Order: sequence, then C-alpha cells, then structure tokens
Amino acid sequence: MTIRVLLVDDQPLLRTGFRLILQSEPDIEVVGEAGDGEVALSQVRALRPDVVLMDIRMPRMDGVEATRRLAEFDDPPRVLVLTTYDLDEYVVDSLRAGASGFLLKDVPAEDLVDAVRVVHRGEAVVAPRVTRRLLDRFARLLPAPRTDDAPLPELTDREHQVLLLMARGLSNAEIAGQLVLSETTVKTHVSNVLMKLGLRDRVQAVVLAYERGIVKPSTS
Amino acid sequence: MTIRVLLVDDQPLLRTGFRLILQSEPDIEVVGEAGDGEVALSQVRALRPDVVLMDIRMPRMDGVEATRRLAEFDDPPRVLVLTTYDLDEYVVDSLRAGASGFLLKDVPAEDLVDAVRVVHRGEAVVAPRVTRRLLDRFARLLPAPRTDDAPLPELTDREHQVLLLMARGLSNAEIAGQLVLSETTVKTHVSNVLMKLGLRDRVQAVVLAYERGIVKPSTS
DNA sequence: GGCGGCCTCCTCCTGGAGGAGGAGGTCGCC
DNA sequence: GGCGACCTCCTCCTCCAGGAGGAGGCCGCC
Repeated sequence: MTIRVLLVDDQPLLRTGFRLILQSEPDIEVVGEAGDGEVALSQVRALRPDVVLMDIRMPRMDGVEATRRLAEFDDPPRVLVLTTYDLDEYVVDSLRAGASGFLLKDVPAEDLVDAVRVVHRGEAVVAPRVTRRLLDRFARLLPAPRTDDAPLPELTDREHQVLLLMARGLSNAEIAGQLVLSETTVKTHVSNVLMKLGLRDRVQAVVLAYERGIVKPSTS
Repeated sequence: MTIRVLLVDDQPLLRTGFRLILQSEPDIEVVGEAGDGEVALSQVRALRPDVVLMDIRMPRMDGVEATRRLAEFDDPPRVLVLTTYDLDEYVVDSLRAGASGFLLKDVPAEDLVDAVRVVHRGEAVVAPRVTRRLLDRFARLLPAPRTDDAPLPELTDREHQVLLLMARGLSNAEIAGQLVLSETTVKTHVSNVLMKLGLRDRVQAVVLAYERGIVKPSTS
C-alpha cells in the first residue's frame, strides 16, 4: 500500500522538484498534479489521493479555499499545506479549513517525506518556525493566564463532582440520578459548594466553573 | 557554544537515558538533573541552562507549575515538555505556562536532539500525535466564520441583553436594576429566551451562553 | 386604519432551590 | 477509644424562578 500523493502548486518547477523528492521513496506515489484549486478538486475526485500537498497562493481558487472544499468530501484526503512565508494568517486560515500540516517550501527533502507519512497516518506536523508563532497565538486564545490566587482546594471530591454536573446545567434531581444519590444529599453537596465558594446560587456556580476553567466550552 | 541542557524527571533511569542520548552530541551538554519542580527551579538559577527537558508528573511541584515559574525568570530557558501520555490538558496547560515544545517520552533519539536544537534557536516543536489534537482544539477556539453567523437569530435585542446578564450570574431583580426595568418585565424576557432556545431554566441558559461563545471566559 | 412584533408590566400559581438544623455511617489518625 | 473529615439522608421553611394568561403602548408596514 503506497501513499498516493497529489501535488498542487501553480509553479510547475516546484511540482517537479517535489515529485522528484517523493517519487524516490518506495512507499510514496505521486498520482497527479494540479496548478490551481479548482483543478485540484477535480483531480482529487478522479484520483482519490491519500495526501494533498497544497500551495496557498494560486490563481482561480487558493489553497485555503480548496482545503475547505476538500474537507467536505466523503473520506477526504489529508492536506499538507506548503507556504513560502510563515505568515500567520495563512496558517490559521488553513488550519480552520481543515489542514493536517504546514511546511515551508524550503523544507529539507527528508522532512517533507516524513511529513507526508505523518499526516497519512492521521497525525499532524507543523514546521518549527511556524509552530512557535502558532503556539504564541494559541496561548493568547486560551482561557487566560490563570491567576491561581484562589484555587479551589477546599472542595471535596464529591463536591467537585457535583459542581461539574451542575456546570452542565443539571438539576439536583438529575445529579442525584447521575450519581445514584438522594436529591437531599445532592442538595447538601450543592449547599456546601456554594458556601465554600462564597456563591449565592447554582447559576453563579456555573459562571465560576467556566471562568476558572473548571469546565471548558466547546465540548459539544 | 554548546547547548546547555537541564534534565528534570522524577525517574532517575529516564534521566540517565536522556543524558546518554544527548551527551553523545557534540553541540549539547547536559549540565544538571533534577527530580522535582522545586529542585529544577534552583538548578536553573544555579546552572543557567539554555534548554530544560521537563517531565509533567513529578512530586512536590509538577512540570506545569515549574514551567510557569521559569517563565518569570530573567532570560528564562526554553522548556521542552516530555510526557508519557498525549493528554490534552497537559499540553494546553504546558503551553499556557510557556513551554516551547511538547514531546512524548517514546520519542526517537534523533528527534529528541533535533527538538533540543529547535527550541534552542527559538522555534517550537510538538510531537505529531499531539499536534493533531492541538490543531483540532485550536480550530475550535478560532473565531468560527460561518457556524457562528446565525446561532441565535431569533432573539430580540432586549432578550439578548438579558441573556448576557443572566450569563454573568445575575438574578432577575439584579437584571431589572441593571436595565432599569421591573422584575416582572425581566421575567418575561427570561421566559421568552428560555422558550426560544428550548431551555429549561437559567442555569442551562448560562451553559449555552458559554458553549456557544456568546460569552467567553475572561481574564478578569 | 389595521395588524403584528416588540417592550413594558401585572396577577396567580407551582415547583425547585437553598438555608437551618439535625442524624447516622465509615474511615483514618492520634 | 475518641475525634474529625466526609458522605449520606432527613424535615421544616422561605423565596425565587418560571409558566399561564393576560394588558397597554410604541412603531413599522401593508
């Protein structure tokens, strides 16, 4: 089983270069090429590659848009984005579009073939220079610097457990059902949680749970 | 100029293994070891390493906390986190703490020394298996372009306003005070919000507000 | 003008939430 | 054994939340 690769770049010379590199690997097969995003889409439909090496800047349809369209395919190929510059927005947009990796075009041959194998097995790879920027940006997006001035060590396991269920919008009766307890017991735990955290009601408990990162959004 | 490395792991055997791998590289020098986070901090002060290989799970002070403290140093070392499992929370917490890389402990020797060089020159590296999860998570955090376009189109301005205050933990009476309304009116708006969104009570409204990104956990 | 959407406020009513104040149980520690 | 922390489950009580079913006023549109 070879890894079927499609090359997408508007510069024929670059495609040739990549083809030479990849073709010399026994487990990789370059099944086609495309010079813009639209051709890439039809090539993917026709050739069913496993991995697409995708340039960002291309005429007609750019790599980001093409990646986005590919993500809507049944059994879509993995997309490995290749950019000349490590520009943040390209990286972020591609990622949002569903790419599995980002490399710079000056990538060493060995790293390129490694990356093809990595994305093919469902993992992801990002060029180190890009990773740094990506992590910086990621860190800024994260729930916050977490000033752990007032942690919540005072909560017992049971109380913490109840808090988590509360934070998912469950009523006392539902929590009781979930934990196989009487509603009375749940009310006791809830009361203790509120008292310990200095809160008025379960609504504030939910707010605190999200603000402190005890529960995090986007689980759904 | 060699790269000065400090090994931090509570398992001496692992430290020895890493030491052997790194020591064989001409441009890398292992200047010290530490068995927990606290020792690591004093070692960094004394030895001024360029790169710290940091385990996550350790007694006394774990790797995440140690990384966070290191970030507050003048001219802090780069931290390369090593963990046994590719657990999401560790990754995210480490990055937030300021780590420059994240590797699994079963990393091939060659990749390890590469990673040390990469973080030393200010770039970053993440294990492919972890990268996939990280990117998925990152993608969810990003300002979603289309799914967020019409999350709650049916809410009127007033209802949306009430929802925001509800999501901050305010009671009906407090919302009424805030918006200069009667409590009755607020209750009407709340009821409408719940009905339109198909929710049971304000607790679920708060959960939805956070999950849909209508309100976001903030630094404050 | 009439109609519909939105905002405002009302009363009556039920149910759940949460506090007060218990009690019995297990477990680990001194 | 005694003590304290934790988990479990009571009862009585109050109060807010939320539904049902209104009503009047404003505004834009046909």
